[in-house]
Amino acid sequence: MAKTNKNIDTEGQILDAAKNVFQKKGMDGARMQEIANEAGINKAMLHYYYRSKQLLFEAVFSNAFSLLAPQLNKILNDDSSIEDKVKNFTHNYISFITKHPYLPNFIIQELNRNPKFFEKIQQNTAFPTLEKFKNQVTAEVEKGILKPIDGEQLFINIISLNIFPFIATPLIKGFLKIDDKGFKQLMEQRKTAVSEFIINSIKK
Amino acid sequence: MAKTNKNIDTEGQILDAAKNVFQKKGMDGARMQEIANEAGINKAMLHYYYRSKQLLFEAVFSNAFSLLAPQLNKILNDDSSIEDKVKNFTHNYISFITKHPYLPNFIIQELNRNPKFFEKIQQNTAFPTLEKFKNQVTAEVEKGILKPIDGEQLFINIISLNIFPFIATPLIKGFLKIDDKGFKQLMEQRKTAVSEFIINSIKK
DNA sequence: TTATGGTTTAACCATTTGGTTAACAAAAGT
DNA sequence: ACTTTTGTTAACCAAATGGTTAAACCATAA
Repeated sequence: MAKTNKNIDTEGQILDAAKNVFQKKGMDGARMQEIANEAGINKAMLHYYYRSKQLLFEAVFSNAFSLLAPQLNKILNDDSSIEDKVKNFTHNYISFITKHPYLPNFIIQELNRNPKFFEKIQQNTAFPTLEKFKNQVTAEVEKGILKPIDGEQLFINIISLNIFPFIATPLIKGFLKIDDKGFKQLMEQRKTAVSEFIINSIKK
Repeated sequence: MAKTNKNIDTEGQILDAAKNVFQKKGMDGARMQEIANEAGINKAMLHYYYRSKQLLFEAVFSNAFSLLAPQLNKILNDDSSIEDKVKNFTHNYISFITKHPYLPNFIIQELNRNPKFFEKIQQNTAFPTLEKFKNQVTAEVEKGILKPIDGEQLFINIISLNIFPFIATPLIKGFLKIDDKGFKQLMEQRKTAVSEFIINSIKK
């Protein structure tokens, strides 16, 4: 950062515009010209600041990923009980994604396109691990707080229930015959419906 | 079909090749030349049989969708109890997708790219509706078989738990630090783990 | 004031890409 | 046999696209 000349924050404007375009259209569907238009600047600036489409994309991607990672940390590395974690995570995550609706699909899509991205990310960002969560589930099962369940499966279940509707939004809208407003209401309900559903299943 | 000339089934070969390429790379990432190579024929043939990339893509898409729709019918329009439906669907769906791993991501991704596709599909394919399932849930709740739960939310939960891991495969592999083999094992476990998880939550 | 160096732009370039064409080959029809 | 129709190919084309360049711009330090 700390640019010297007339520019105030062109680099940031570019990143913002790139975020919008890449998240909507993906790496392959995005056009450098469209990003430039969205940022209101000359296309050459994109290359001046980010060298190539690939590098600009990676900047956007790790930026997006580092937004999402802390969300997962709340369920993986927090000291409350599993029940509280589930309640908090579900509530927080759905609120969070409602503000960033393109994020989960963007990340998952581009991770599918190039699974090696994951390794790149693991090195750069502080990356949450599953160990603590698994141990905690085992412990709470042994204590008789939870019914017997595998920690890994429970983790997958929790993120499936929370993330999937935001990835499959058009599918859900289609099946349920609802519009944007109806979808938002449904997700609002899910803040409690999902955590109840999970707790019902695992609590003894 | 029933082509008259020397060709045996070029049209089918093209569709197969297109399926592979489109499902791996998406509409934007796919190249007509790559499809032609995969099919082992001249690129002009793609246009001879399907006119344009868009039309070829739509052929692949509705083909894929009509594979997936009957799977959903098993949970939406079947006469068994909700409990049996959940058990059967979970088991069948995971088996089915293990054989077609790219399918769910392909459909969801392209539906996100162009939500209007959904309307097109609804006209062409026999399209499962949610009404029966919702009524059945309401009925079983009233009878005291199930704990109170909204039918729409339950439906979303069921498909989330079943579909999500196959869409977010690289993410899950990364978090759980497992390879292909480990992932398959985990999905095999899910055939029972998921239905138990759901039944535990909803059965009175 | 003027030299300096980062910033910005319009024009340009090479390559890729979806799509077309014209000629040719193989059947099918007569 | 030969004509017509259908299938197949190589060569070609125009548009789009990521990227480059050289000149202009402009804030600031000397």
